Amino acid sequence: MAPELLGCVVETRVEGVLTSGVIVEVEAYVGPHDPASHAAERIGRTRRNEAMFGPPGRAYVYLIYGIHWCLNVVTAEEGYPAAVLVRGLEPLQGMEVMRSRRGGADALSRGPGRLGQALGITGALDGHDLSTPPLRLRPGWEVEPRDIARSPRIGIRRATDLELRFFIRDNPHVSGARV
DNA sequence: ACTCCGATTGTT
DNA sequence: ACAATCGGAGTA
Repeated sequence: MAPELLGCVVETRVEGVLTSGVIVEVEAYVGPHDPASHAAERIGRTRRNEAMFGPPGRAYVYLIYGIHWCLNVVTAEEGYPAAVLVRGLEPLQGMEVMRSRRGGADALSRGPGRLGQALGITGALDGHDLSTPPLRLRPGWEVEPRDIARSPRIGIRRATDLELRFFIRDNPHVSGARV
């Protein structure tokens, strides 16, 4: 479910401005038995992780460290909490706006916090149906399986052994270590 | 009410 | 190495 999102396009239209990018890095958070998930068994169903329990094809957007909005795609059937965190995008459209939103920084959409900022994503989009504006997910590149690399997830403290991070080899918009 | 802490990023 | 910054979750 996670690697299939590589190559898909995320598109936003915020305040009338269109931005989009191709997904090049993701992480899966799967089910109540995934201790690193926001919907882990010990936490249960709460207001924050509600979208993770909803139908697939919606957004789960959360605020981390009081600063960064991060985008997930809900992937499992209703009632079973699973989502894929989008960690890296190759910019496609609206790069001027993205740069401006990023304060002129070089890295427009490498890393979950940066791409959230570049695309103007906020908590207002939590639970949003990804087949409709202003936040959409649509097909993009065909990605060959041999171009996909796998590694442990980044920045978590639990279940650090599970290899649930997937990314496109040699793509410069992948965050962290490119194994 | 009060504590601890995080699926991050930018600066020192 | 550390600060920024705030809401979620646990405890009471």
